[in-house]
Amino acid sequence: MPGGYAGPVPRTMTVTIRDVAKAAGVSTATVSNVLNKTGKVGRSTRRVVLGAVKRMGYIPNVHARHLASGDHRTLGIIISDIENPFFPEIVKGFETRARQLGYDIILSDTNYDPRRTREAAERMMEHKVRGVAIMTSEISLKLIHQLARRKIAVTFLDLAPVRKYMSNLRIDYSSGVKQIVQHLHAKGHRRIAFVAGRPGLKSNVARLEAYEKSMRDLGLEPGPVLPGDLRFEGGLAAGMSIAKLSSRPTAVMAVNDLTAVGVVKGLLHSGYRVPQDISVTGFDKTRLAEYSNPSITTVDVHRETLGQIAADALHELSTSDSPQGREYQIDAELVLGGSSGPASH
Amino acid sequence: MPGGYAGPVPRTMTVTIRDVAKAAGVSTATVSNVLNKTGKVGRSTRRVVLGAVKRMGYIPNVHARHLASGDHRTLGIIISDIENPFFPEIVKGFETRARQLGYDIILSDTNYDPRRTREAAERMMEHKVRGVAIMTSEISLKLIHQLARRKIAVTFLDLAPVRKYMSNLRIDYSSGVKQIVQHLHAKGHRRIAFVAGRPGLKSNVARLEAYEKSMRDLGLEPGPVLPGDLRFEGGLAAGMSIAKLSSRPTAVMAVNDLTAVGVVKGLLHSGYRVPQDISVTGFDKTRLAEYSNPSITTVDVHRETLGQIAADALHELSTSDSPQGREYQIDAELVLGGSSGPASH
DNA sequence: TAGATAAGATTAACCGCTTAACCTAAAAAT
DNA sequence: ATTTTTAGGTTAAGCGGTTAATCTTATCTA
Repeated sequence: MPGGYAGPVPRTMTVTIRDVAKAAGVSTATVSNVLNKTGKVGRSTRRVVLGAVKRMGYIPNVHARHLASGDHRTLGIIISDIENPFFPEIVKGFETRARQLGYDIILSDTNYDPRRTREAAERMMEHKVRGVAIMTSEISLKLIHQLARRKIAVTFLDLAPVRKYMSNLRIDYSSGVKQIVQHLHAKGHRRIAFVAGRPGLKSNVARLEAYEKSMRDLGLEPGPVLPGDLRFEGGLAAGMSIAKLSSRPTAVMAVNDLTAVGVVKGLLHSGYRVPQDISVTGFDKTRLAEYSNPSITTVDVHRETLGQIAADALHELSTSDSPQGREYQIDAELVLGGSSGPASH
Repeated sequence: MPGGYAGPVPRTMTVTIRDVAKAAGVSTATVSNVLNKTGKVGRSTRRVVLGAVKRMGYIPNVHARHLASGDHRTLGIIISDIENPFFPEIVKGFETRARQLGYDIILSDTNYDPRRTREAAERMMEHKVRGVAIMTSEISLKLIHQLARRKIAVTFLDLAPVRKYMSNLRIDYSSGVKQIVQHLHAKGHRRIAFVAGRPGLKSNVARLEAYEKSMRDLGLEPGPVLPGDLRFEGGLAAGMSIAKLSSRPTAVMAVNDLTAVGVVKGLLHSGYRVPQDISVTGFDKTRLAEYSNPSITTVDVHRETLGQIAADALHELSTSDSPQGREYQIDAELVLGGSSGPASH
């Protein structure tokens, strides 16, 4: 019985690779080789080592491993706010793909706070991650460059041009918006209002501009544009304002689903029916759109896919020999719901 | 100008504490002491070191730090599925509190998969976290004990009795259910159906049993109880079944909000109005309940608070001299919405 | 049969940081 | 004037792994 050590199993002190080596009667190098399938190890030795590992309940210390090897297989993802229904699916897609590729994940939530954003980026550097998916737009370019300069791969959503260690994920907002406008136009709508989000937010601005362009392209006059806050309350207020408008639009395009749900409620509250009297559309295809009553016509930006692509992009950046970044495009797709119908007259 | 080293700033190679020490003309121990505010360091030395740190863009390596100190200040949280609206708020509360207490966080998503659950627990051990909040119920007791045996603090939701390194968080489901039943009873409802969730799920069973008990306590006969799946689809099907029932209930209590929304849609689809013809209630107070039309009467289990308490519990377990766990109670609160009203006759 | 090759294992030098133990010179105490 | 204390540092030994270099044997080759 080779390596037949059968002493008491340590129950509480942490078991190190040295303990395992001693128990198996081999060197730590051999244990390491068995565990990592590196180097050459005989069949019988392997068996003895694995036996000892199991018997002693040995679990390698990630920190020691990372420190010694210099290699990490950890990816980070920075999001704004996990409670915002926009993010969980991205995280899911990212996590699933990253795990498939053998990576550990560090998630950081900035809560829209610049200080926490800085801390998040620092945490990524402290942990020496291979790459970071930056899914918040509230981040300074300086921070992004700082990461890239440390050879940490970075991806982001239209925050900067492609560079070394920096890949860009472009969500095709304008196509999504265009599809909505065309859909409404086809249903006979000519006067389509827009409920905006936060003026400073890039993705919001992109939608607003795409809305204006799409309207003009169809020979329609854009407007009115109402302020919103990306939240239910803003939509509600906008819905009630619209109800009081002298020349009422026949359709309302909201900057996101939550706003759309608010608009619907505001309109219902003011005595209008949706979609019989006014059509309403959202954006992002959150669950809310699906489950609300009526369901909301919206645009799917394939968030789970987005997360996956982010993981793939980071993997590619950090493994390919040329660390040059590239562009990825995520397209948007119209999803019809019950909240949009023919224009009333 | 003491320590006035002003050589070229390394732009790409990673800067170690040794580089900083050399640049500042001190030992690594002193740099470490400055950074961690340990030991005694003179004012001027401190200034020089901090200057070098800043100038060189030094960021400590977490792995080396953890390995050397043995201390960690990292907490883990294991959840089932970040896309399930039940979890983001818990994560939020946990993260916020944990960060306040100075902890790093590792999040793991099991996706209801036993293998991934095992891996999640292993990851926690590999990372030598101080504590783990287990927010999924699909986990074996063995795994929990394994963690506790390694002196990793653990909290969970009614999965096991309190022990060394194990604290329990009890959500008062029965009180929540009771409040719903009493609310409906007060509105004149006598025949209240229940749409169940997954039969194996502890929290679901608890709700069902609480429903039956609450009904009996009021002298009412429980039932009918319809199957569900915790999802929209199950609720939809249940709603349509209920519509076809010969002796129709005047109210439906759903095991969670998502199911309730499905039930509402099923009833509407079958030509019934909510709440005029039938009242519907949910559970969990997700955003869905608030934003749906009509809004759903539900029960708030204070998920964000729950997350906070979990973090506090772990902190306490891992810092107090006695590692004995204890019970925490999170209470539930009725939230009235538009989906419940007086019983129709 | 001697030399080359391969298989299987060991040795020991790190990885980047912390920290106990130790050192030195100046200030305080006797 | 001598001893004690204190402030401010330094030295060097790890923490728990990985891995290049090295060492034995056993097997092959010519």
